[in-house]
Amino acid sequence: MNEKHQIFYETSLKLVYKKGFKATTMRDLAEEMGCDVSNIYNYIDSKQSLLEEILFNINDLFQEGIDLIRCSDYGPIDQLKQVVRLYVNLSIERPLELSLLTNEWRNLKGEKLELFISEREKFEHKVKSIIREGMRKKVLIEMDLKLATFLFLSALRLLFDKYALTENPFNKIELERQINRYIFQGFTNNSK
Amino acid sequence: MNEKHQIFYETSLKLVYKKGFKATTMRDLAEEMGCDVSNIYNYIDSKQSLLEEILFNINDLFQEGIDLIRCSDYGPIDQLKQVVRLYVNLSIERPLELSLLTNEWRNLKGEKLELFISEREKFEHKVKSIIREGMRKKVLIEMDLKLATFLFLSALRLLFDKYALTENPFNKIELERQINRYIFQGFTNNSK
DNA sequence: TAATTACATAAACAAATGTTGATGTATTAT
DNA sequence: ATAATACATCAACATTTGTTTATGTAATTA
Repeated sequence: MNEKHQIFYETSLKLVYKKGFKATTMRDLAEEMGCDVSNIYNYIDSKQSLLEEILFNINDLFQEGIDLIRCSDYGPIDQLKQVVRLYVNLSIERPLELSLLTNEWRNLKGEKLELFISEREKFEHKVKSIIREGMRKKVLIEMDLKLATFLFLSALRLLFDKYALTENPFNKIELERQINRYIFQGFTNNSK
Repeated sequence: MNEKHQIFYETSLKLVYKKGFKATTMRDLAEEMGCDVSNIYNYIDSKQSLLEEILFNINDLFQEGIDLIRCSDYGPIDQLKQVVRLYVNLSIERPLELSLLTNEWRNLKGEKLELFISEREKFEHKVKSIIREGMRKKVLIEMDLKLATFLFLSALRLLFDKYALTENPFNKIELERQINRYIFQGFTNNSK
């Protein structure tokens, strides 16, 4: 991969995060790069391909992550905790890509859009199968599987927004601990 | 408010939800309305004002809801359960507006954007104050207040997406019950 | 009856948009 | 030395965009 391509990738990441994909023009990107508009087309094929590259890159990281977790020997709860860790790690390491993953995928077009949706469903299905196993083994409460998966992922999906892109008061370990505490024990204080 | 204005409001709601605000052109809206482009300007001032109207409308409903809850006599946990109910109700009654509230606010401009952000912070601050009170009274577990507020709201924010805009298997009561179970007790099965 | 209001159409515009073509230079690989 | 590669510039393009102006009709209100 070219050097300039990489620089462009990171620059456009920041700008698209800040302004949104649709609102980011090629001329905006050119200005940010300090080059001519047409110059950009030496690095990428089109504006669409830029979005595709970003989105499928970060998607790959999630897919690899979840696959590794699923073929491990951990039980369902520990596997879910690994998923939490996956999100925490990526939220801290790749907050911008993560933001675009949740906010800008709808700007994909045609078969790329279809592909993305199927990838996302694939991921959610994998998480769902862990939760299903947890319910089967009675280590998780019985509830609607779809809702459970949704609630679990909801707690993680916007993490980047609140805790990687703003000043956060705690380290990764403590963040992870408190999220796990919430997901598995809930808010209620049962100690007294 | 004019009759046509109302029709236009609902039509554009659907289209903006489907395509996104930036991607929805005035010509798209005109076609959907079965009228000329310029005709639209008999109903609204500008494309921006359309977005502003939608967003601040639904925002008002949330603000009124949370204010009502906060001046009630309920304890912190019951107040939070009322907030859950508020989200469930609005997710079912106004799923489109809710979707735009979370997905399209960044397309606001200038002082309207600033106003919106301050309104959202106001709302989150109100929720946070309920949670703070819950922690003070020891009915909620002690954890980072900001994170707790974030986790609580995350469970609710995208409800419309999964449970109002898709076929859902249960009624409002059961949906609410399961969400509350998760938020306050967590996923872990402690019964055995 | 007169005036205001709601709604419609057609034509046009100025700005912004993604993209291309022609051309050139400097560096690297063969 | 030659060819390929990476990178740059300038001008231009065809569309698409939100919006306006001018004009007209039908219904409601004063």
